[in-house]
Amino acid sequence: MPELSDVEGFRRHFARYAKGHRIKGVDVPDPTLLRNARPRALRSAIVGKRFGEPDRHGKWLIAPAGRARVLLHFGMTGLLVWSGDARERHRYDRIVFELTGGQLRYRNMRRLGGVWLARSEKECQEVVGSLGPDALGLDADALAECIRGRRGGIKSALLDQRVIAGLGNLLSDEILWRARINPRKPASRIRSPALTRLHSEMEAVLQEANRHGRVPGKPGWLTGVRGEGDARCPRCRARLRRGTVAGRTSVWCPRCQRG
DNA sequence: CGTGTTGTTCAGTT
DNA sequence: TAACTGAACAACAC
Repeated sequence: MPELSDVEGFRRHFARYAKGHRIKGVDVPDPTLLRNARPRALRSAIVGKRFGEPDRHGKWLIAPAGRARVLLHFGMTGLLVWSGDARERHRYDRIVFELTGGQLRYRNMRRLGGVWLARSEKECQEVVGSLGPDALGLDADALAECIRGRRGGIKSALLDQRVIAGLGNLLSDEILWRARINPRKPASRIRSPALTRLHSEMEAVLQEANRHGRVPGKPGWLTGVRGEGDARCPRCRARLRRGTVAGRTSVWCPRCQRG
């Protein structure tokens, strides 16, 4: 599930429920998901501190606690759940932050992703420093700069977190479909008119998805039909195509996305 | 019992 | 070197 808009939803959830609360303890039912520290080290770094205003970069959620930061990545199946009381733990609750007023639970079925501890800005950069600029708010010139000199297709550039941070498989397909750009089109051959469309549709898709706090599957969107067997283009009704692009299952319209 | 899956990383290749 | 591809990771649903 988690792409930029999903993580933005988690960020708002965090800001609403966990921010400002004191950390009383951390329960770590699955220590392997705590990727760069032992539970004891995490506790000694953050217990007694209050969570501050959370930040997001790409698909990473960054939660300050005192001078340390907790970095969360959600893989394919992660999510953040607030529980006002200490009710029974869910099977996939991997790391549970016990706060004044409730529990914040990092839940993740497939155990891709995880939680990292950064005790300083430097340690934070060691984890998220290789990311490109966040896709949200990227201006047209910056986008052009990001994809300049790429040798492969545009979709592979959009998915590469070192190029642009935050877009996943669904958002990338959605943006390319709306901009009428074929996912296999070489990134280096995208110029003025298509580049302008790419930028404005990226902005529009991200704004709308962020309002929902997730990637919406709604009418008029590719996401609304991409799960169907013989889906048709919501715009022109042509039969959608499905294939592997940049190593991922991609859906596009052979009529709308010729160029 | 295969196949597919919203993400990242690593080894190997171009 | 830069950047691409495919396998691996993991745990399910269908």
